[in-house]
Amino acid sequence: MSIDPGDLLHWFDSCGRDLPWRAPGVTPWQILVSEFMLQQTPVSRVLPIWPDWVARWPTPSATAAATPADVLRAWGKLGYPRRAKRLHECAAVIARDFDDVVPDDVEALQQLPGVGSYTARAMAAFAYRKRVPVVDINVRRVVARAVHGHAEPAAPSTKRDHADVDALLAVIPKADRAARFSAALMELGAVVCTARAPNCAKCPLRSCAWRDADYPAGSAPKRPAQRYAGTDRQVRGRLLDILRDNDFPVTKAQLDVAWPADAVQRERALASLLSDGLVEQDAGGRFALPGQDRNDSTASR
DNA sequence: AACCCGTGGAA
DNA sequence: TTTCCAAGGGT
Repeated sequence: MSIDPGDLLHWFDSCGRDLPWRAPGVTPWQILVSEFMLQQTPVSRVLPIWPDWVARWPTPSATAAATPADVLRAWGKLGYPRRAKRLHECAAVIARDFDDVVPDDVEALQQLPGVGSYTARAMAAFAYRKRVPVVDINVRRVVARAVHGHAEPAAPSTKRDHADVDALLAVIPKADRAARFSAALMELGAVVCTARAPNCAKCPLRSCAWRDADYPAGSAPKRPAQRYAGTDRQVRGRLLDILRDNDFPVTKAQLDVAWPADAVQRERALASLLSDGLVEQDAGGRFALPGQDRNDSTASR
C-alpha cells in the first residue's frame, strides 16, 4: 500500500495551515528556530513566541550575541529550557563555523547542538527543498496506518522508518515537490490522522491500509506514562521560574521557597540546572541565569 | 534500550 | 481528577 502524492499535495495546497514559519521570505535560520521550539511542543504554544523571537534575533550571529539569560527569558515557559540553551549554542556554532549561514547538508546539520535526525532532515527539506525523509511522530503514525494498516507505529527504527518514507518520495519526479510532500505528510498527521481521534472523513487519501482493514485497534501495551507532578522536572521548572523573574542574582533562601517540602530533591534539581548550564552561581554564592548582570545598584551593601 | 528533560490544553 | 499528547534530543 502506498500514498498517492497527488492526493496529499492537492489537499496540502488547499487545507494546509498558514503557519508563519512557512511564509515566503522566512530564512533557514528562522525556520530552524521554529523547529527547535516545536520539539515536543504544540504549534499553538509556539505561535505567540516565534514572531517576536525572530524579529529580535533574525540571524545566528544576532542570537549568539545575546546572553543565555536573555534567551532563557525569551523562551519563557515554552518548556524544556535545555532546548533554548542548545539553540543559543547552535547559533554560535553557525556564526563561527558556517559564516552565519545554516548548512544545507543533513550530516553537517546533525552535528549542530540540539539538532538530531528529525530536525536535520526537516531543515534539508523545508528550508532547502531537498528530497530527504523527514520522520517525526506524525509521519510515523500516518505511515503506520496508510501503508502498514496498523493503528499505531511500531517502536522507532531509523532505518526502517527512513526506508518507508524513501519509498514514498521515490515516485515523485522533482526534489522540491518531494520536499513539499514531506511537509504535507506531517501536516496530515497533525490535523487529520491524529493520535486520539483521527478525522477519516476529512482524509484526502484514496488508499489507506488501515481503512481497508476496517481500522483495527492498536494492541500496544504501553509502559505507564511519565508523571510530572512531584518530579525533578517540576522542581527545576519552579527554580527557573524564580530566576527568570529576577533581573539580579538571588540568594539560596529565595530559591528554597520554590520547593520547601523536600530539600534533598530541591538540591538535586538545582545541581542539575547548574550542571546543564541553565543556572550559574556568583562569587557571593548567589544564583542567576547565565550571563546576566550581577550588580544590583538598588541593593544595600 | 530506557530514561530524563517542561508545560499546558483536551478528553 | 487523571491521563494523554504535542514538528525530539542527549545520554
